[in-house]
Amino acid sequence: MPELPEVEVLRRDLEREAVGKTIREVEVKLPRIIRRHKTKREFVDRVVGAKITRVDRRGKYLLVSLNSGDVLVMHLGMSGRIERATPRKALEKHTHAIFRLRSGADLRFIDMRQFGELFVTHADGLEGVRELAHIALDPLADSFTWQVFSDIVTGRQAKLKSLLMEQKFISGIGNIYSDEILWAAGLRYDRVSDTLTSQEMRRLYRAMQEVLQDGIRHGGVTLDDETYRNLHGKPGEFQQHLKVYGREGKPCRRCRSTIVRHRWGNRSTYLCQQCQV
DNA sequence: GTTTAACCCTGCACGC
DNA sequence: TGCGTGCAGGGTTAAA
Repeated sequence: MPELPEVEVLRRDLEREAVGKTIREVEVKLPRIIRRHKTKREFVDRVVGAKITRVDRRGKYLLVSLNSGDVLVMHLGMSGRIERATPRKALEKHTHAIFRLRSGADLRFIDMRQFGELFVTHADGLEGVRELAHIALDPLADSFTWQVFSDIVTGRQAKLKSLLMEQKFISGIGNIYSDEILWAAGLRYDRVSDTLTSQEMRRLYRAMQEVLQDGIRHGGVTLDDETYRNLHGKPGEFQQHLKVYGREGKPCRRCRSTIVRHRWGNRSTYLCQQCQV
């Protein structure tokens, strides 16, 4: 499931491959994927003929700016990905939208579970989009300082995992990375935020930055049952470096005790009960 | 204010 | 073999 690092890897790929290119034609094969628009035409007409000027990321959203003043917003949901392909290449199953570039290449939006979506909005209206407006600072942004982090953590009485995953607090962290960050910080998912010592808070802040950067460096996580790939179809490698996520029954890489899985909310949470306190 | 559960969806694992 | 069921999860929303 694409979280900040996976989306960031894709953003960098798109920046290299798509900026400066003009969209010649768009084919929407599954209208559900543009469910925010009333008709296919409304979506297609705003995109066709536009040149891609830049690619940004806000949380898990990709923002593809067009020279028309519009922004093509992409969210990958749980199983979405974007692939660059030659038009001759056969369409993969679950290909829901195809952007044909004037340069000859295709950008294909593929999403098995259909939780992802695409929509176009004017750049000025971006803040009016509910899902984007509430997204907090990016944890890797320079402005996301230790002080900002500490203020939010101490100002709340929430369990750490839900804080980390709350997009209006920190953007871009999902189930996998929150478990990895908490393990790296040596903290349990159900610790209440305002009980942290300043030393623990520093560890959490540092762990968050390091784990996310590591994830990007290794091209993100591609699990066996998942479909995440970079723009060129290459899987990530960070799954080989995961310390707790998906490692139920295996020894903790720090203290050798057994990693356990807890059911928390609707999600699986993995932790080492020995070294996370 | 915070937590929980349901919802959207498909593929897969499992039990009968 | 084939069917039904449960699970996985991001983000939103409603209810507790």
